[in-house]
Amino acid sequence: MEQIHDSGKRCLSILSSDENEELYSKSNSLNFEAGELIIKKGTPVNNIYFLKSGIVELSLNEAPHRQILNLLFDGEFIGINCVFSTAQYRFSARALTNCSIELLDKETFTKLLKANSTLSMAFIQYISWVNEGFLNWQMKLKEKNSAGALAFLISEFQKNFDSNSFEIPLTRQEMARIIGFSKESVLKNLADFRKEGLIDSNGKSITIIDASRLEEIAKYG
Amino acid sequence: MEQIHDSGKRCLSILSSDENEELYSKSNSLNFEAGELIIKKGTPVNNIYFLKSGIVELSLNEAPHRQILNLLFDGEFIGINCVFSTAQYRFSARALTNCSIELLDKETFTKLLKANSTLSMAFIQYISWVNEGFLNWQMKLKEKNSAGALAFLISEFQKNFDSNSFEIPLTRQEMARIIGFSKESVLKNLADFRKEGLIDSNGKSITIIDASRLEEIAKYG
DNA sequence: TTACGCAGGTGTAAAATTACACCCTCTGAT
DNA sequence: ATCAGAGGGTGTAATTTTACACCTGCGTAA
Repeated sequence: MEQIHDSGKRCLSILSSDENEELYSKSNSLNFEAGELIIKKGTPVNNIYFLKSGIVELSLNEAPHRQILNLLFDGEFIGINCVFSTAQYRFSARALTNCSIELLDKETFTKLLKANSTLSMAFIQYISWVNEGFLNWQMKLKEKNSAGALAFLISEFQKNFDSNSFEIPLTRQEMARIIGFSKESVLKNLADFRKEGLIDSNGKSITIIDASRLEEIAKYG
Repeated sequence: MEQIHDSGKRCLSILSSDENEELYSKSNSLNFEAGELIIKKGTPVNNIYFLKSGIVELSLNEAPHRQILNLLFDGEFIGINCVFSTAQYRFSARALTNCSIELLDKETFTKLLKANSTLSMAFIQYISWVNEGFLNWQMKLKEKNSAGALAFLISEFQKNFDSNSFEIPLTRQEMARIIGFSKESVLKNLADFRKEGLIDSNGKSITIIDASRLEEIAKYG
């Protein structure tokens, strides 16, 4: 009951082998290349997208001033709030890196949810957890200035890479749209971070040099 | 399946009379006065708060620079994301007006969720819908300037009052914390709205004079 | 090869927002 | 009756952020 979710994977791991077979017999594996559109806003919700690997961006509009809602990493369901609350997806999902996705059949998954109360409870826990996390992420971004928000974004990426050197698969413009500041603010803050020896960056590659000072800026200011 | 929720009330209306009796035999009715703390951050999650009447504010911290997450109106569950994903509430809830709350027993509600798949599906739909709505609200606020965000907030209140004259149970400071701008920005924009004949305001009372122009500002700028 | 577009990058001016200082009024406590 | 505190309100200065202008390098399509 009080179990903490680490991702949507746990929901699928609950299924018995029979249930698993039923679900997967009607599902498809899809691969998307970096930059490809996975879900277009307005698409009817007939399937459930499970992100097996890669990074996905959710945005309210496709172009040109799209506001980026959220980033999803592997093990998550994509746009799960829309699946059971609206007939159409209310945002677009785009692959930031190459992505491997399992396209589950919504009807079959719904049938399993109704039949298996362990699954439905795990699923309730999962969507509660994922939304709580999203809410926290948004609030943390909201209370920061541009430098703090950028440092926070970089720190969040570091957590998913487990190394001080990694590639952020976002343009400066996209980073700006995630943190809610202008492209120039992102560039100027990155330049400041470099000058102050907090990071080294070259295009999309980034190396964190002084993680503790970066964390400090991410916390506020 | 594709049914659109109007609030959390629908979940409770699904229960059979036996189930209803079981749930309510272990629940308590509570009344809070305007300003009272309903849930303190860190409180263990043993109950489910259902808001029968009134307006509630959720915030990350109590004092002094608390960031206000969201407003809840009657018919909603309070802090429902925390109930099934964490052991403690991760924010505080405060009554903005006098509130009437039904305090449901979490164990009993969980038992009913497991036993009644119609309820569990309705509940999944409900939390999806409420989170989707919250996400939309946040995104709309995020893309606006201070005037647009304030106009948007006022318009949202109007929807819940169904009249052009109503009371907003928030101080200017609280309005500022909801829309993410300073107290002075709120005051200056209110003064501008008055000067331009969009609204009339006196303390917490507000009368909307030119609803269409206010909506226009709320949409952007 | 050229030329175009895209992304990174930077300086400066303009605009928006915040911070500060201070005013008034009301209300509740001493 | 008076005093303190909270909330509404406004002007001005400081700060932050955006907008604009422009430069660079790189890849790629003609």
